[in-house]
Amino acid sequence: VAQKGKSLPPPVVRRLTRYLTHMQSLVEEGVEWVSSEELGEALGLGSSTVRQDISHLDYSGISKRGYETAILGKVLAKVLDADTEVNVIVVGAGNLGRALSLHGEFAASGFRICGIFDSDPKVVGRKIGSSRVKPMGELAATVRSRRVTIGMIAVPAASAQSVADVMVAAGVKGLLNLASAHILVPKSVAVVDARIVASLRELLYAIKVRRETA
Amino acid sequence: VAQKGKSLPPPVVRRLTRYLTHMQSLVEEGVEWVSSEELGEALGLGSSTVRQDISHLDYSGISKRGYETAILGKVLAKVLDADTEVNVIVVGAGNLGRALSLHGEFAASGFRICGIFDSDPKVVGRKIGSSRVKPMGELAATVRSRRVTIGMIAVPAASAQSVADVMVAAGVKGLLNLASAHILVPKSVAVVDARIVASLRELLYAIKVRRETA
DNA sequence: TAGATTGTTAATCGATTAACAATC
DNA sequence: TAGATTGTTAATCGATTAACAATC
Repeated sequence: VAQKGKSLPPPVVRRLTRYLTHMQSLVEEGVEWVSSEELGEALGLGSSTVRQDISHLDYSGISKRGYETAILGKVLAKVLDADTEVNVIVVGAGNLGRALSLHGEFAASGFRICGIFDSDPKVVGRKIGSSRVKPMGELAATVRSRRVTIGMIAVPAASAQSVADVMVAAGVKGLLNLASAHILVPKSVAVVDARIVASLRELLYAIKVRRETA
Repeated sequence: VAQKGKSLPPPVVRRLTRYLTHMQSLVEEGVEWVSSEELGEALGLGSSTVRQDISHLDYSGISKRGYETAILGKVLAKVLDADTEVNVIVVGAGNLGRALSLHGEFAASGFRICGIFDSDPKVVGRKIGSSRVKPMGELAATVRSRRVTIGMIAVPAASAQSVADVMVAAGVKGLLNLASAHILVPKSVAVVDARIVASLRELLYAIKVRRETA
């Protein structure tokens, strides 16, 4: 176990993912040690927050030196399940779905794309990278045979719920929802929203606030 | 002014963006009234949270009936600046950058793409939809002439900071960062992160927790 | 040893939830 | 009128920050 007690608070998990990517680049750069102060500075956080977060892990730094990048990286990878390959599928072969399927960073991060599905017969069969768009009818079989854990929803808002239902029925354990609709799933299935338009609106509000208070 | 006091807390802003999209679909469906209870149910929130959030706005519901979808929608649009067109650019013409540029939802949501830029000469000039990839050297001129407010970063992590610097120097007011690096900008510039791999890791952790507590 | 940096405790801050009087 | 639903206040809960003794 790479983790002391129970489950970590969501904000901590979000920061841990950032520590992990940062450790990976530090290791690559040949940096062996990092202090909570340095780590905080690089990521825009206080050193206190960093130490508090790391204290959740089953790993301790060393007083005068800080944290060992390679070890902390491994511990983080373990907690975040980043040391195992995960099979995912994408539903929706529009621009976004195609981009996700071709996105190199996924493979490099341990997410293996096992299929792209679309309900439009005109799109089914089209080539995307080295694979082809499959019909929705084949989704359940793929999820089972390839042991797919995660489904990514890249369809218009109106079809998001029905696509989610199909994936849940097929046995997917988590959904990454890129559509702008809220989707309902059984408690046993996890959902994380990743809506770009919503993020743009958040950004726009932050800009507005800066404009007004400047 | 469509807002009582000062600036809204970030979690409230995030939920308001969701209320807005929901109002738009309700209006489209012809639904005229919605209660805090119904709205909460549709979005996975408590009715108390919904009322608390809406109380931040310069708009009041009516006791026995709830909120008027069309009006609440307009008020939300005003607060979130969703009633004006915003000019954006994309840097990075890889899969993700191309997908963003072609993504129809942006135009429908008031975000107008004014250019796609890339530093790779082999990619510059390539056709994407109806426009062409431009060289980084033209970025500053475009930002000024087209009054670009937002820049989207869709380049590898290693180049994210330098791309951000170029955009900030050109006068962009906010950055949507899709790269997995943390970027540093002056306080006058807003940044929102939208990292898909980080979201996938969050999702993976949520799945792990469910597995262990089930 | 002296000094830097940790892990942890306690204090502050902010967000969510519950409860209820006001009101249409 | 009676009942449903609001806006708001207060209570709870959780997250962040500050401070500091422990320690390498």
